[in-house]
Amino acid sequence: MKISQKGLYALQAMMMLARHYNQGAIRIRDIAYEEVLPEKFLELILLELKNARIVESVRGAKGGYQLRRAPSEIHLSEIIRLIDGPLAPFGDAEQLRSLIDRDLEHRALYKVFLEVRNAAAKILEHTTLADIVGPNLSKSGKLSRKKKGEEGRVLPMVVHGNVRRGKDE
Amino acid sequence: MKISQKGLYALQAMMMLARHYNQGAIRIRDIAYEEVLPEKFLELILLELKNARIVESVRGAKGGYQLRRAPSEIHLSEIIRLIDGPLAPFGDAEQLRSLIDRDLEHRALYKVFLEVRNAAAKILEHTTLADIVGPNLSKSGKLSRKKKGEEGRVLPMVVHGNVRRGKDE
DNA sequence: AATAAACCCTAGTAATACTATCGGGTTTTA
DNA sequence: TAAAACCCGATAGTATTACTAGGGTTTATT
Repeated sequence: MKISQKGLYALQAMMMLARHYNQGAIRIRDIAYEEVLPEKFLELILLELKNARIVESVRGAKGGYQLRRAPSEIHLSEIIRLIDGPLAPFGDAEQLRSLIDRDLEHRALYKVFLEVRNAAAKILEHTTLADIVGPNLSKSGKLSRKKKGEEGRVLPMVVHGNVRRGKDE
Repeated sequence: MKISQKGLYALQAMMMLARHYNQGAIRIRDIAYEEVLPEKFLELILLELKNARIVESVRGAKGGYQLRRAPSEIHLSEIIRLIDGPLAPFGDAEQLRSLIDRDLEHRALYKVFLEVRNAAAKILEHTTLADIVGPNLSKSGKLSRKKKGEEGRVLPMVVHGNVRRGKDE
């Protein structure tokens, strides 16, 4: 499995929505600004997450997006599979199992692939949004919508460009 | 990490070379025929493996390719990193560690990515070619080079086409 | 020494995927 | 009814993937 830029954006957006769970809908623009993601691209991603019924939208003025389920009920695997496909390093689990059965010459190789996918699945199917965002600080007053020129942004210099191919893995 | 078709070809070719370890060089054409891989593309791959000093070539008539080390000394991780890059699902280990240090907002997410990469590395760095090919049947007589019209080929109908996006993982 | 078998190596290319952007449409709130 | 927001199809530039072509170099054999 390979997580694309789009996949990372989706996960970041979902983390933000998780942080604001039960605090009403958040506008695409605010998510994009806070998480430093391209707004129109994010729109596309949220639409996809909506069609998958992971988030829901509120239309019209004062609208925005919010999670459909509690953060503890949304696994990272779900988001990644939706955006970037199977967790297996090659094909998908079903295909690998089939190859293990049918391709005698290479079955040991495909078994290794399946092991790798199982290891990834074990982690990603057991980790939820609640596990990776700080405790939801709902209830504590004025935390819902940031004013226009608020502070925020401490470390936006993430990679962003194509940084592929480090020397290590 | 995502294993491309090219990566799979590389692994298949290496498995064949491992099966024939210590039996002299094998021609590109024979590997391509036996493993059912596009010959010219395979040539490119073997060249890359040669430049990485994993295999070596014998030039001229009667030439071919062979492993530079025993199959038990060649880890799958080495081949995969060469052809398809880092094992991490996003970026590489070093980059992830850096992000975990610097991007406070998303560090927990990057930690999960690093966990996934570590799980994959654990498997692929401990599995060698020797582990995935049957015992080398060297010594037993006439096994070196198959004659032109020999049998072979039992189950070549591997996927080959773009089969991306199974419903599972 | 000539010939043919092999590897060596640089390009090029078609198809696809990735990473967005644009622009207008629809729905809802105030 | 006007502005705010999401809805959604189309488009575009770039990168990657998966190959193919073709000539150059080396070596074994005759």
